[in-house]
Amino acid sequence: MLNKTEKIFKALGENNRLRIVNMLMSKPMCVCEITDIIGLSQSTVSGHLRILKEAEIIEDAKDGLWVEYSLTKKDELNKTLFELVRSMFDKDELLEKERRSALLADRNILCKK
Amino acid sequence: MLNKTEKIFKALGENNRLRIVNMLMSKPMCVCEITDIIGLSQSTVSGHLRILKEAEIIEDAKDGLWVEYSLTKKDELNKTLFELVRSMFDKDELLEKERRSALLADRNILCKK
DNA sequence: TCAGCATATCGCCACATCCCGATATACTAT
DNA sequence: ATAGTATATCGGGATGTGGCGATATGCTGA
Repeated sequence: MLNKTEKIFKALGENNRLRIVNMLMSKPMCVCEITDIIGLSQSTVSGHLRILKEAEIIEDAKDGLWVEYSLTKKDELNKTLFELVRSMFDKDELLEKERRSALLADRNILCKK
Repeated sequence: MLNKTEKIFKALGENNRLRIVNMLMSKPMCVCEITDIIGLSQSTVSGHLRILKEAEIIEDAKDGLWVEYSLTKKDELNKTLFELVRSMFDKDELLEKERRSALLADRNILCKK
């Protein structure tokens, strides 16, 4: 479908959303963890997540008060897409750093406030 | 690179540009052929081609007065990308029809005016 | 050199997108 | 129920994007 395809590429055609996808390659994350690493407001991050979710690039699951987002890996298309994106991300310093930060992020520390 | 990746996805995140890429899957085409099939103004089509070219998704070559655009298939990344896009396009009626129209397009008839 | 054609660029308008802070919602634990 | 916390949504401002017609550019053939 044309519109579905457009939605997917549009969702990926934005730097901060690409950064989010990149982080989620490390592990599923909740909004507060992503917000902490990416340095945008919580509402902005929430908006980006909504767009990625509507493109079925990511999916969410409840974990108590937290909402945990992860890459949608159900269909083959997405797997291929993620491999492609991952190869495009290779060797980028910022993205590599943020993948590492994502791995270390701990919602129990970050989100208690 | 983040910005290169963003540029590619941004270029593909627009319906009319996806339609152009789809047509170019049939064969290389000049601007007048694309304009005829897509039904947008010549200046608009030219603008879309510029964006796709800057993302290195397509490349151009002179053919007399005509400028012929084709998919850039030099690197592996693009090949994978086109296979993916092609699979997303499968079974879409409009796109299928436009691929057929593209095959039939003849610049010697269309562009003589 | 000049006319004519294909394409590119420009200026403008309407609308979309991204950002934020403020506020609403939804859930949890007391 | 109530307070508190994580996330979602809303309103608004700045910037970006896609559309067009008009015009510029660049090539070709007479």
